[in-house]
Amino acid sequence: MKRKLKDKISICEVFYVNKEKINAVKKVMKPNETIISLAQTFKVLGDPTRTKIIFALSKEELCVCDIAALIGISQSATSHQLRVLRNMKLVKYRKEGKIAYYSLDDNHIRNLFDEGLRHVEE
Amino acid sequence: MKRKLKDKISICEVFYVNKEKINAVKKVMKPNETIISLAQTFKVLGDPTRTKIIFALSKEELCVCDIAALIGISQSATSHQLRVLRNMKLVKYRKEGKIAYYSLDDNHIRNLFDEGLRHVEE
DNA sequence: TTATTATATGAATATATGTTCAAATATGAT
DNA sequence: ATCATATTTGAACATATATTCATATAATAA
Repeated sequence: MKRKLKDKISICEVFYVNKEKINAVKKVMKPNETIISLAQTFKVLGDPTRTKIIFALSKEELCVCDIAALIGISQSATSHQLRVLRNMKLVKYRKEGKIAYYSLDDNHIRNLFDEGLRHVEE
Repeated sequence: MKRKLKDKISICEVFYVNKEKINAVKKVMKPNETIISLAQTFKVLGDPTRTKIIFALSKEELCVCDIAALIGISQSATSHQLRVLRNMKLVKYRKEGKIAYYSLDDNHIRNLFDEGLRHVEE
């Protein structure tokens, strides 16, 4: 063993934990709330139905029924998912009579989405 | 009613579906497999534990036990999540004796991650 | 060989989540 | 007022998923 024992500590009952590396990363680790928010944002984009909705809204402002017809799910399911997206501030809507027109609330989302597409489409 | 009835059709038993808009979006809609892959990628990033792992690995190559110690979860849970990330080709590893050193497999992920952070941190 | 260590894996459990169904609002037309 | 339509909402159900625990590999040391 070449390394000094000081560099290794025992947590989780396993040796060979490199303390320096861990501290280096800990120093730049984002605060927990940031991580939670980030994970939530990704999670919301991580359902095919919502992914389709976001994609559609990135092209056109659409009403609930248009979205439902477009992606082929019930109007109720659409509304439920739109609420999730609304709560995360990813979409907004304006009302015109009975009809609610939804659109993207944030341009970051478009970028995030495009970056994701680039990853998937290579 | 000013618009011609032709533009409105009845799907899901609701009127006021705008056929033109739907067709316009349908034309540019990504194929289902693309949507599924995209959603899967986002979903994998959408769990706080995995988010932390990805963040850590974006800074340092780390072994399983380092990761576990760093984010404060069990080695088993870490290993399970690393498998998820491995399956999605988001991380790779090299073995040095008993130790498995993990790192990011793909730079797109770093960009995706940074774009997400920008959205969250404003 | 046996012992130790780092990681992986399978089963079980508890929790989260997406859809459906039914019913409730909300708005406009008759 | 009543009727029709667009959307929302709550409850129920079924499925997915993250963690834990116990055990199994894999690699090295003694």
